[in-house]
Amino acid sequence: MARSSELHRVADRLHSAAIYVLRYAREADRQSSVGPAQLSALSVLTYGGPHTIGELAAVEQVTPPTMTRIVQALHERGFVRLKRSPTDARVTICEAARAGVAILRKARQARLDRIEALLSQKKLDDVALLGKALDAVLDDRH
Amino acid sequence: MARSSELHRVADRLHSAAIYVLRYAREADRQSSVGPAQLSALSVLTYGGPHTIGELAAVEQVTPPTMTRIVQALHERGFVRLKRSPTDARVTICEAARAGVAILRKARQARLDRIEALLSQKKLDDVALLGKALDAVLDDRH
DNA sequence: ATAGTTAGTTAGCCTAACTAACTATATTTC
DNA sequence: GAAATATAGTTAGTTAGGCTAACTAACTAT
Repeated sequence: MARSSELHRVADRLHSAAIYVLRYAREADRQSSVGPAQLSALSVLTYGGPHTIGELAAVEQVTPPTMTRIVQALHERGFVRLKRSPTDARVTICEAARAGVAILRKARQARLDRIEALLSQKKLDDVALLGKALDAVLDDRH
Repeated sequence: MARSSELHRVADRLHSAAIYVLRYAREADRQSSVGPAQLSALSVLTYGGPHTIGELAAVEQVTPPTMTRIVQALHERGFVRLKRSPTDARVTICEAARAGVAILRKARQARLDRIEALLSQKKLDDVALLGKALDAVLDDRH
Protein backbone atom coordinates (compact mmCIF):
# COMPACT_ATOMS: atom_id res chain seq x y z
CA MET A 1 0.00 0.00 0.00
CA ALA A 2 1.42 3.31 -1.11
CA ARG A 3 1.86 6.54 0.83
CA SER A 4 -1.11 8.77 0.31
CA SER A 5 0.70 11.65 -1.39
CA GLU A 6 2.42 9.35 -3.85
CA LEU A 7 -0.84 7.56 -4.59
CA HIS A 8 -2.39 10.93 -5.25
CA ARG A 9 0.31 11.94 -7.65
CA VAL A 10 0.36 8.67 -9.59
CA ALA A 11 -3.44 8.57 -9.83
CA ASP A 12 -3.36 12.03 -11.36
CA ARG A 13 -0.58 11.10 -13.75
CA LEU A 14 -2.30 7.89 -14.79
CA HIS A 15 -5.54 9.73 -15.40
CA SER A 16 -3.89 12.32 -17.63
CA ALA A 17 -1.89 9.69 -19.44
CA ALA A 18 -4.96 7.53 -20.10
CA ILE A 19 -6.87 10.50 -21.51
CA TYR A 20 -3.96 11.50 -23.68
CA VAL A 21 -3.29 8.02 -25.04
CA LEU A 22 -6.90 7.26 -25.87
CA ARG A 23 -7.51 10.64 -27.44
CA TYR A 24 -4.51 10.03 -29.62
CA ALA A 25 -5.48 6.46 -30.47
CA ARG A 26 -9.06 7.44 -31.23
CA GLU A 27 -7.94 9.33 -34.29
CA ALA A 28 -7.39 5.98 -35.94
CA ASP A 29 -11.10 5.17 -35.48
CA ARG A 30 -12.18 7.88 -37.87
CA GLN A 31 -11.17 5.69 -40.82
CA SER A 32 -12.81 2.59 -39.49
CA SER A 33 -16.59 3.20 -39.88
CA VAL A 34 -17.16 1.14 -36.74
CA GLY A 35 -17.41 3.14 -33.54
CA PRO A 36 -15.44 2.41 -30.36
CA ALA A 37 -18.37 0.89 -28.48
CA GLN A 38 -18.99 -1.55 -31.32
CA LEU A 39 -15.30 -2.37 -31.57
CA SER A 40 -15.06 -2.98 -27.87
CA ALA A 41 -18.01 -5.38 -27.87
CA LEU A 42 -16.58 -7.12 -30.92
CA SER A 43 -13.31 -7.46 -29.09
CA VAL A 44 -15.00 -9.27 -26.22
CA LEU A 45 -16.66 -11.66 -28.66
CA THR A 46 -13.50 -12.22 -30.68
CA TYR A 47 -11.14 -12.88 -27.81
CA GLY A 48 -13.64 -14.14 -25.25
CA GLY A 49 -15.98 -16.24 -27.38
CA PRO A 50 -19.80 -16.06 -27.59
CA HIS A 51 -21.71 -14.03 -24.99
CA THR A 52 -25.32 -13.16 -24.36
CA ILE A 53 -26.51 -9.56 -24.65
CA GLY A 54 -26.73 -9.33 -20.88
CA GLU A 55 -23.22 -10.66 -20.38
CA LEU A 56 -21.88 -8.19 -22.91
CA ALA A 57 -23.68 -5.34 -21.18
CA ALA A 58 -22.16 -6.38 -17.85
CA VAL A 59 -18.63 -6.72 -19.25
CA GLU A 60 -18.84 -3.38 -21.05
CA GLN A 61 -20.51 -1.74 -18.08
CA VAL A 62 -23.44 -0.35 -20.03
CA THR A 63 -27.18 -0.88 -19.61
CA PRO A 64 -28.95 -3.64 -21.55
CA PRO A 65 -30.73 -1.27 -23.98
CA THR A 66 -27.41 0.23 -24.95
CA MET A 67 -25.98 -3.20 -25.67
CA THR A 68 -29.08 -4.18 -27.64
CA ARG A 69 -28.39 -1.27 -29.99
CA ILE A 70 -24.69 -1.94 -30.27
CA VAL A 71 -25.37 -5.57 -31.14
CA GLN A 72 -28.11 -4.59 -33.61
CA ALA A 73 -25.68 -2.29 -35.39
CA LEU A 74 -23.04 -5.01 -35.51
CA HIS A 75 -25.61 -7.49 -36.81
CA GLU A 76 -26.85 -5.16 -39.56
CA ARG A 77 -23.26 -4.79 -40.74
CA GLY A 78 -22.77 -8.55 -40.69
CA PHE A 79 -20.13 -8.50 -37.97
CA VAL A 80 -21.91 -10.81 -35.51
CA ARG A 81 -24.14 -13.89 -35.72
CA LEU A 82 -27.13 -14.13 -33.38
CA LYS A 83 -28.98 -17.18 -32.17
CA ARG A 84 -31.50 -18.12 -29.54
CA SER A 85 -30.22 -20.04 -26.56
CA PRO A 86 -31.33 -23.67 -26.87
CA THR A 87 -32.06 -23.83 -23.14
CA ASP A 88 -33.72 -20.41 -22.63
CA ALA A 89 -35.73 -18.79 -25.38
CA ARG A 90 -35.38 -15.33 -23.83
CA VAL A 91 -31.64 -15.35 -24.31
CA THR A 92 -29.79 -14.13 -27.40
CA ILE A 93 -26.29 -15.47 -27.94
CA CYS A 94 -23.88 -13.29 -29.95
CA GLU A 95 -20.86 -14.59 -31.74
CA ALA A 96 -18.27 -12.74 -33.85
CA ALA A 97 -18.65 -13.43 -37.56
CA ARG A 98 -15.67 -13.74 -39.88
CA ALA A 99 -16.08 -10.17 -41.17
CA GLY A 100 -16.33 -8.92 -37.60
CA VAL A 101 -13.07 -10.52 -36.59
CA ALA A 102 -11.42 -9.02 -39.65
CA ILE A 103 -12.66 -5.48 -39.04
CA LEU A 104 -11.76 -5.70 -35.38
CA ARG A 105 -8.22 -6.81 -36.12
CA LYS A 106 -7.80 -4.00 -38.60
CA ALA A 107 -9.22 -1.25 -36.38
CA ARG A 108 -7.35 -2.48 -33.35
CA GLN A 109 -4.09 -2.58 -35.26
CA ALA A 110 -4.65 0.99 -36.48
CA ARG A 111 -5.03 2.11 -32.86
CA LEU A 112 -1.97 0.21 -31.72
CA ASP A 113 0.05 1.62 -34.61
CA ARG A 114 -0.71 5.12 -33.42
CA ILE A 115 0.26 4.35 -29.85
CA GLU A 116 3.37 2.66 -31.10
CA ALA A 117 4.26 5.77 -33.06
CA LEU A 118 3.87 7.75 -29.86
CA LEU A 119 6.13 5.39 -27.93
CA SER A 120 8.71 5.13 -30.67
CA GLN A 121 9.63 8.76 -30.05
CA LYS A 122 10.70 7.84 -26.55
CA LYS A 123 13.84 6.24 -25.21
CA LEU A 124 13.97 2.47 -25.26
CA ASP A 125 14.67 2.29 -21.55
CA ASP A 126 11.69 4.43 -20.68
CA VAL A 127 9.35 2.35 -22.81
CA ALA A 128 10.66 -0.85 -21.26
CA LEU A 129 10.19 0.66 -17.82
CA LEU A 130 6.60 1.52 -18.65
CA GLY A 131 6.02 -2.02 -19.86
CA LYS A 132 7.35 -3.41 -16.62
CA ALA A 133 5.26 -1.01 -14.53
CA LEU A 134 2.05 -1.80 -16.39
CA ASP A 135 2.68 -5.52 -16.05
CA ALA A 136 3.16 -5.09 -12.33
CA VAL A 137 0.16 -2.89 -11.64
CA LEU A 138 -2.54 -4.16 -13.94
CA ASP A 139 -3.82 -7.66 -13.78
CA ASP A 140 -5.30 -9.01 -16.94
CA ARG A 141 -8.76 -7.62 -16.92
CA HIS A 142 -10.13 -6.74 -20.31
CA MET B 1 14.09 3.91 -29.81
CA ALA B 2 12.70 0.62 -28.67
CA ARG B 3 12.89 -2.79 -30.35
CA SER B 4 9.86 -3.37 -32.48
CA SER B 5 8.48 -6.36 -30.59
CA GLU B 6 8.78 -4.62 -27.24
CA LEU B 7 7.15 -1.49 -28.63
CA HIS B 8 4.32 -3.66 -29.88
CA ARG B 9 3.80 -5.27 -26.53
CA VAL B 10 3.92 -2.03 -24.53
CA ALA B 11 1.60 -0.26 -26.95
CA ASP B 12 -0.93 -3.04 -26.48
CA ARG B 13 -0.57 -2.99 -22.72
CA LEU B 14 -0.86 0.79 -22.56
CA HIS B 15 -3.96 0.70 -24.73
CA SER B 16 -5.69 -1.86 -22.52
CA ALA B 17 -4.63 -0.08 -19.36
CA ALA B 18 -5.90 3.29 -20.60
CA ILE B 19 -9.29 1.80 -21.51
CA TYR B 20 -9.55 0.06 -18.19
CA VAL B 21 -8.55 3.08 -16.10
CA LEU B 22 -10.88 5.49 -17.87
CA ARG B 23 -13.81 3.10 -17.86
CA TYR B 24 -13.33 2.73 -14.14
CA ALA B 25 -12.90 6.47 -13.53
CA ARG B 26 -15.90 7.33 -15.66
CA GLU B 27 -18.23 5.78 -13.14
CA ALA B 28 -17.58 8.81 -10.97
CA ASP B 29 -18.99 11.06 -13.71
CA ARG B 30 -22.48 9.64 -13.33
CA GLN B 31 -22.97 11.72 -10.19
CA SER B 32 -21.62 14.90 -11.67
CA SER B 33 -24.32 16.19 -14.10
CA VAL B 34 -21.55 17.66 -16.26
CA GLY B 35 -20.33 15.46 -19.10
CA PRO B 36 -16.69 14.57 -19.79
CA ALA B 37 -16.27 16.93 -22.76
CA GLN B 38 -17.54 19.84 -20.69
CA LEU B 39 -15.32 18.89 -17.77
CA SER B 40 -12.29 18.60 -19.98
CA ALA B 41 -12.82 22.04 -21.50
CA LEU B 42 -13.41 23.45 -18.05
CA SER B 43 -10.16 21.88 -16.95
CA VAL B 44 -8.25 23.69 -19.67
CA LEU B 45 -9.81 26.98 -18.63
CA THR B 46 -9.26 26.39 -14.93
CA TYR B 47 -5.64 25.31 -15.08
CA GLY B 48 -4.62 27.07 -18.30
CA GLY B 49 -6.47 30.37 -17.99
CA PRO B 50 -8.79 32.02 -20.55
CA HIS B 51 -8.90 30.64 -24.09
CA THR B 52 -10.82 31.45 -27.24
CA ILE B 53 -13.29 28.94 -28.67
CA GLY B 54 -10.84 28.11 -31.43
CA GLU B 55 -7.98 27.55 -29.03
CA LEU B 56 -10.16 25.28 -26.92
CA ALA B 57 -11.20 23.32 -29.99
CA ALA B 58 -7.55 22.86 -30.95
CA VAL B 59 -6.47 21.81 -27.47
CA GLU B 60 -9.35 19.38 -27.13
CA GLN B 61 -8.92 18.12 -30.69
CA VAL B 62 -12.52 18.66 -31.68
CA THR B 63 -14.00 20.75 -34.48
CA PRO B 64 -15.09 24.34 -33.82
CA PRO B 65 -18.84 23.61 -33.99
CA THR B 66 -18.43 20.95 -31.32
CA MET B 67 -16.61 23.38 -29.06
CA THR B 68 -19.26 26.04 -29.66
CA ARG B 69 -21.85 23.65 -28.25
CA ILE B 70 -19.71 22.58 -25.32
CA VAL B 71 -19.06 26.22 -24.39
CA GLN B 72 -22.75 27.11 -24.83
CA ALA B 73 -23.72 24.33 -22.44
CA LEU B 74 -21.14 25.49 -19.90
CA HIS B 75 -22.35 29.06 -20.26
CA GLU B 76 -26.01 28.15 -19.75
CA ARG B 77 -25.04 26.38 -16.55
CA GLY B 78 -23.06 29.42 -15.40
CA PHE B 79 -19.70 27.63 -15.42
CA VAL B 80 -17.91 29.99 -17.82
CA ARG B 81 -17.89 33.72 -18.52
CA LEU B 82 -17.74 34.87 -22.14
CA LYS B 83 -16.52 38.15 -23.57
CA ARG B 84 -15.61 39.62 -26.90
CA SER B 85 -11.93 40.12 -27.58
CA PRO B 86 -11.11 43.86 -27.34
CA THR B 87 -8.79 43.61 -30.34
CA ASP B 88 -10.82 41.33 -32.59
CA ALA B 89 -14.62 41.38 -32.49
CA ARG B 90 -14.89 37.93 -34.10
CA VAL B 91 -13.20 36.29 -31.16
CA THR B 92 -14.95 34.97 -28.05
CA ILE B 93 -12.83 34.62 -24.95
CA CYS B 94 -13.92 31.99 -22.40
CA GLU B 95 -12.97 32.05 -18.78
CA ALA B 96 -13.86 29.65 -15.98
CA ALA B 97 -16.41 31.13 -13.56
CA ARG B 98 -16.28 30.46 -9.84
CA ALA B 99 -19.01 27.81 -10.05
CA GLY B 100 -17.17 26.17 -12.94
CA VAL B 101 -13.95 25.86 -11.01
CA ALA B 102 -15.87 24.39 -8.09
CA ILE B 103 -17.69 21.76 -10.14
CA LEU B 104 -14.50 20.84 -11.98
CA ARG B 105 -12.54 20.35 -8.78
CA LYS B 106 -15.28 18.19 -7.37
CA ALA B 107 -15.75 16.02 -10.48
CA ARG B 108 -12.01 15.68 -11.02
CA GLN B 109 -11.46 14.66 -7.44
CA ALA B 110 -14.19 12.03 -7.70
CA ARG B 111 -12.38 10.53 -10.70
CA LEU B 112 -9.00 10.64 -9.01
CA ASP B 113 -10.45 9.05 -5.89
CA ARG B 114 -11.58 6.08 -7.92
CA ILE B 115 -8.21 5.66 -9.61
CA GLU B 116 -6.54 6.02 -6.25
CA ALA B 117 -8.74 3.27 -4.87
CA LEU B 118 -7.61 1.09 -7.76
CA LEU B 119 -3.95 1.81 -7.09
CA SER B 120 -4.22 1.45 -3.34
CA GLN B 121 -4.83 -2.28 -3.85
CA LYS B 122 -1.36 -2.58 -5.36
CA LYS B 123 2.07 -2.76 -3.83
CA LEU B 124 3.73 0.54 -3.02
CA ASP B 125 6.79 -0.30 -5.08
CA ASP B 126 4.73 -1.08 -8.15
CA VAL B 127 2.79 2.16 -7.90
CA ALA B 128 6.00 4.14 -7.46
CA LEU B 129 7.46 2.37 -10.49
CA LEU B 130 4.41 3.30 -12.54
CA GLY B 131 4.77 6.90 -11.41
CA LYS B 132 8.38 6.95 -12.52
CA ALA B 133 7.58 5.34 -15.85
CA LEU B 134 4.75 7.76 -16.61
CA ASP B 135 6.95 10.71 -15.72
CA ALA B 136 9.62 9.44 -18.08
CA VAL B 137 7.39 8.66 -21.03
CA LEU B 138 4.80 11.40 -21.03
CA ASP B 139 5.75 15.01 -21.34
CA ASP B 140 3.34 17.51 -19.92
CA ARG B 141 0.79 17.77 -22.62
CA HIS B 142 -2.72 18.21 -21.38
C1' DA C 1 -13.19 48.95 -52.26
C1' DT C 2 -13.35 44.58 -53.14
C1' DA C 3 -11.52 39.92 -52.64
C1' DG C 4 -10.10 36.59 -49.66
C1' DT C 5 -9.38 34.74 -45.00
C1' DT C 6 -10.57 33.73 -40.28
C1' DA C 7 -13.72 33.00 -36.08
C1' DG C 8 -17.62 31.34 -34.82
C1' DT C 9 -22.50 29.70 -35.44
C1' DT C 10 -26.45 27.11 -37.28
C1' DA C 11 -28.46 23.06 -39.16
C1' DG C 12 -28.59 18.41 -39.77
C1' DC C 13 -26.80 13.88 -39.20
C1' DC C 14 -24.58 9.98 -36.47
C1' DT C 15 -23.10 7.06 -32.32
C1' DA C 16 -23.64 5.98 -27.83
C1' DA C 17 -25.17 6.64 -23.26
C1' DC C 18 -29.32 6.89 -20.10
C1' DT C 19 -34.36 5.84 -17.96
C1' DA C 20 -39.04 4.15 -18.27
C1' DA C 21 -42.09 1.10 -19.92
C1' DC C 22 -43.01 -2.82 -22.50
C1' DT C 23 -43.07 -8.17 -24.34
C1' DA C 24 -41.92 -12.78 -23.89
C1' DT C 25 -40.27 -16.51 -21.41
C1' DA C 26 -38.93 -18.94 -16.99
C1' DT C 27 -39.44 -19.90 -12.34
C1' DT C 28 -41.59 -20.07 -7.95
C1' DT C 29 -45.24 -20.58 -4.92
C1' DC C 30 -49.58 -21.82 -3.31
C1' DG D 1 -51.63 -26.35 -12.54
C1' DA D 2 -52.64 -21.45 -12.25
C1' DA D 3 -51.16 -17.14 -10.60
C1' DA D 4 -47.50 -14.30 -9.23
C1' DT D 5 -42.96 -12.96 -9.73
C1' DA D 6 -38.48 -12.64 -11.83
C1' DT D 7 -35.42 -12.32 -15.79
C1' DA D 8 -33.79 -11.24 -20.76
C1' DG D 9 -34.25 -8.35 -24.04
C1' DT D 10 -36.60 -4.59 -26.82
C1' DT D 11 -38.82 -0.17 -27.86
C1' DA D 12 -39.38 4.67 -27.22
C1' DG D 13 -37.68 8.89 -26.05
C1' DT D 14 -33.94 11.99 -24.15
C1' DT D 15 -29.25 13.80 -23.78
C1' DA D 16 -24.20 14.53 -24.75
C1' DG D 17 -20.89 14.83 -27.90
C1' DG D 18 -18.84 14.01 -32.35
C1' DC D 19 -18.91 15.16 -37.53
C1' DT D 20 -19.63 18.03 -42.26
C1' DA D 21 -21.64 21.72 -44.94
C1' DA D 22 -23.05 26.10 -45.31
C1' DC D 23 -23.55 30.37 -43.39
C1' DT D 24 -22.56 35.44 -41.06
C1' DA D 25 -19.53 38.79 -39.25
C1' DA D 26 -15.23 40.75 -38.97
C1' DC D 27 -10.63 41.42 -40.25
C1' DT D 28 -6.63 41.87 -43.83
C1' DA D 29 -4.38 42.80 -47.92
C1' DT D 30 -4.18 44.48 -52.33
